[in-house]
Amino acid sequence: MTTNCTSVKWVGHAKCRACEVRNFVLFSGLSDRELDAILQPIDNLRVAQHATLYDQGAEAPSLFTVRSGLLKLRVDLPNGGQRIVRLLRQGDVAGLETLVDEPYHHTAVALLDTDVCRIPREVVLLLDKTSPSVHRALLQRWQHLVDQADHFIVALSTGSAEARMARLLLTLGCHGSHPATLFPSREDMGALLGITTETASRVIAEFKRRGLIQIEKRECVDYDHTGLSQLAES
Amino acid sequence: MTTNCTSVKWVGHAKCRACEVRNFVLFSGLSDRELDAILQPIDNLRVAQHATLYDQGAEAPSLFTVRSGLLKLRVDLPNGGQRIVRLLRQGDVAGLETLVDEPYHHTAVALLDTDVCRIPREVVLLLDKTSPSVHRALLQRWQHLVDQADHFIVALSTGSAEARMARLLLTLGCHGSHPATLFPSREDMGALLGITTETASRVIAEFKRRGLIQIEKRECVDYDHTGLSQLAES
DNA sequence: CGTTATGTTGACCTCCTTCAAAGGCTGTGG
DNA sequence: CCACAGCCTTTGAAGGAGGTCAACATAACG
Repeated sequence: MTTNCTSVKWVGHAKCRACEVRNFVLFSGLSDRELDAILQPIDNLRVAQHATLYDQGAEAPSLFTVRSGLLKLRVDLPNGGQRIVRLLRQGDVAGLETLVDEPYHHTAVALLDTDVCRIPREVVLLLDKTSPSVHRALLQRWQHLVDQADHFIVALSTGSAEARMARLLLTLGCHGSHPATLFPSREDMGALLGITTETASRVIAEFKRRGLIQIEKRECVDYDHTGLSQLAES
Repeated sequence: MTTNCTSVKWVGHAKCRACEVRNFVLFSGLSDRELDAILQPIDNLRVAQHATLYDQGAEAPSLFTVRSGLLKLRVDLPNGGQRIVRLLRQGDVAGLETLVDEPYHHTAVALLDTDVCRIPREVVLLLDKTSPSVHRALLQRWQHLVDQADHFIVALSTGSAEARMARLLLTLGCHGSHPATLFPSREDMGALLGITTETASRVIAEFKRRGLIQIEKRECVDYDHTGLSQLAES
């Protein structure tokens, strides 16, 4: 279990001022002076691919903002299976439940090497009180989580396996060129769509044959957006 | 379309002080004086069974708290079908997206005669700023919506039709005695679980035969919680 | 270069959908 | 009060989509 590919490494105290995703994350509206006051307790972590950031049910002292990479939020089912309920990308927030004093509701695992900022509950609660812009940002993140959850219900859990997969691929993006869009494992695709690994594999294989997607070295190279969109509406 | 069974009737200005669900709704922490100041713009509406409270995509000037009854939040699919993404009961909030300046994300329809309070966006935003207790309540409602959405993914969109239906019935409650628990139409059950009306009907019929549920006059009378829980974990 | 995870494919069978028809409950008007 | 229309529910039969189990292929990895 403790291989070096499942580690969460400390990178340093966050330098929010220099953070390239400042405009995406919670503190985009703060002045430099305000920022300095809160930098101290905020840590910058790197979560290696496949590493677990936190576990469902564990006490939740902090929330996390995603600076780069990709996280999945997973729920374990009573029958041994698992279901992925959210994908978090740059600018998304994980562990907001800490603000209402609840333990983590999911297990967060990195699908790619991922950089996150860990922000203690107290810091966010304080800023939420004192800074209107942080407060606004917080409400927006929360609403965005609801929207993403809705998308999982409407787009990724409704219709045939083909339609769901098409919608998943469109959701993941893979806009033509080289941005490292993740192509999840068949197992994860299954957990995302509520289908089995085998079915996920079959659907992907069929998409390849029909030329709807192109894959090289296990990574997606390009989609046929038109064709996929058509399938998505079945 | 404009029959008298699909109407939203104005009942009066809300008397939050006397409201029997005060402790459930947003303003439970306010003093009487604070309450008086905001009572004016808050209206008390009755939504008749099957009536629409608001439509997806419409401008969202207000949010709503459910005082009694049951609302469904529906999303219309491109292929003509529809999916229910949430059920709102006493104490739940609908239309929170108004606070981040977005149009309504769903169509809200009453499954039972339902009483709601309509609260203008500005009132909530103001109170959110001035009253810590309202602010806390707001965050909690928002988190609760996320939790409910997750439940729809994990419990109502995962596994066999039987398992999903068992989980739906357990979610609906029907705790033994007479509290008017709704027993949704087969069509709504289908839209809730992502299955067809016919399958919903068949599953319910089979549950009746096995004695897992008892129905009289189209309403649920009792569940076999043990048996259903067992099915729910398949 | 063997070992192990991950992806692919086949055969079979179950579950769900689809299409169709019949039965029941409700309301309306004669 | 009864007849009839309309809607929802139930049930049937047939076909298809997806699950299951197993074998095999193909990378990834020490």
